[in-house]
Amino acid sequence: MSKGERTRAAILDQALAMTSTDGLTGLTIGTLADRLGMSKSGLFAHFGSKEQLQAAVLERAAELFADTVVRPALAQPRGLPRVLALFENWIAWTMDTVLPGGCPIQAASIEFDDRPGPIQDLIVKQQEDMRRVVIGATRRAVEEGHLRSDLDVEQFAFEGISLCYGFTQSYRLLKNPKAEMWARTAVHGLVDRGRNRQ
Amino acid sequence: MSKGERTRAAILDQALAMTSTDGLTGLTIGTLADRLGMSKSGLFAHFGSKEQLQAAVLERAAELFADTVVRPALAQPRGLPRVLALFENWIAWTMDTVLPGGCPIQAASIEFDDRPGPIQDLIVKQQEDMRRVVIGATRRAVEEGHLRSDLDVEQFAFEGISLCYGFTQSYRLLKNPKAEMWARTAVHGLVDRGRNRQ
DNA sequence: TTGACAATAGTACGACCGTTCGTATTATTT
DNA sequence: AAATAATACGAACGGTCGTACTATTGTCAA
Repeated sequence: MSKGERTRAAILDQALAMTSTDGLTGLTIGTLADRLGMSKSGLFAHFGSKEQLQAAVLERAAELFADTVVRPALAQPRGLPRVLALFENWIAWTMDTVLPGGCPIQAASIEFDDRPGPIQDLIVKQQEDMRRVVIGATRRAVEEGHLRSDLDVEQFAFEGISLCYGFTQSYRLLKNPKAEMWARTAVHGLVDRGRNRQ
Repeated sequence: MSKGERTRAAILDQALAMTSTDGLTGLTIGTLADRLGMSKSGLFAHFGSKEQLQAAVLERAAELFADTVVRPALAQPRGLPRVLALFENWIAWTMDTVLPGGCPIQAASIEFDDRPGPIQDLIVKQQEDMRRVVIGATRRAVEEGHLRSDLDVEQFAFEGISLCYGFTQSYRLLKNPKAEMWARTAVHGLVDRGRNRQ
C-alpha cells in the first residue's frame, strides 16, 4: 500500500465521520483538510473534484455497511436466522458510535432525492442493492420453508427497511430510550407474521 | 394584512419550496431573494438572521402539514377512521406536488439530528407533537373499542410513523411505482393487527 | 546516489455566503 | 397634507467555498 493510498484512506475515514454529521453537501474540503493537518490543495489532488470526493465517501460508507451489516448476516445460516441478523445488524449499525452522526447513506438519500446527477444515481444504486439483499435473504427463507410460500417478499422488505429507517428517527433525533425496543419488537413481529404455521 | 405580512408570507412560501428540495442548510438568502425578485437585504430585514428564517420556514411547514394531514383526519369520526385517515393523509402528503421536494420536516430532522441548537430543538418539538397526535388518536380508538385494549399504543405509533418515513424513501428517491401500494398495505396491516377480535 | 515521478504545499481566483449600513421609497397614521 | 413608521434597496464587509495553477518536498527503483 503506497503512501498515497494510505493518505487517501485516512482522508476518507475522516470525511466519512464529517459526512455522517454534516451531510455530503456540508462536507467541506477546507475543514476536512484542517482536521487532517494537511493543505486544501494537497487533499484536493487526491480526488480532482468535490463530486468525486463525495462519490468516494459514499463508496467507503457502503463498504463499511457491507462489513458491519451484510457480511456478518450472510455468515448466518440461510433462512430466518439470516433475515433476522440483517435487521438486527442494521439496528446496531444505526446505534454504532464509529460514525458519530448515523448512517451517511440514509442522510444522503434524503439530501439528494431531488438533485439528479451522478451522486443521486450512485445512492439509488446502493439503496437498490440493499433492497435486493433483503429480498434475496427473505426469498431464501421462503425456499427453506421458514417463511410462508405466499409471502410477498417485496412487501416484507419494504416494511423491514422502513422500520430500520424509522428507528434512526426515534433513536438519533428524538433520543427516545424505548426506540431500540420498539424497533426490535417491530422487526420480530414482522418476521413472526411471515412464519409458516406449524 | 399589512404589506410586510404579505411579503413575509410570499417569502416563506418560496422558501418552503426551496427547502423541500435543498434542505434548510441549502436554503440561501441570495437565491431566495433572486427568485422573488427582491434584494437580499430587503428580504433579510424580515427575519434578522438566517436561523430565524429557518425557524419560520419550519413553522410554516408544520402549519401546512397540520392543514393537509392532521386537521382533515381530526374531522373524521374518532376511533379507527381517524387513525386510518392520519396515515392515508400522510402518505398523500408525501406524494403531494405542492412541495416539489417532499416533506421539509423529515429532511430537516435528518439534517439536524447531530447539530444541537434552537433549530434542532424546534424539529424535535414538532416531531414529538406529531407522535403525540398519532398516539392520541390510537388511544382514542382503543377507548372506542376499535382496537385491542392491550395494544401498545407507543409501539403502534412507532411502526406507523416508520412506515410513513420509509415510504418517502421508496417513493421519492427510488421512484418505485409499487411504493404507494406497499405503504397502504402495510398501514392497513398494522391497523388490522390492532383490531379487536369480534 | 541520482533521476523520475508521486505527493503535498503554496498562492491566487472568482463566486457566493450571511450580515451590516446608510439611504430611498412607500404606507400608514395624525 | 404633514409626520412618522414600515419596507426595500444598493453597496460593501469579512469569510469560505471549490478549483486552478505552480512550486516544493518526499519516495523509491535503477
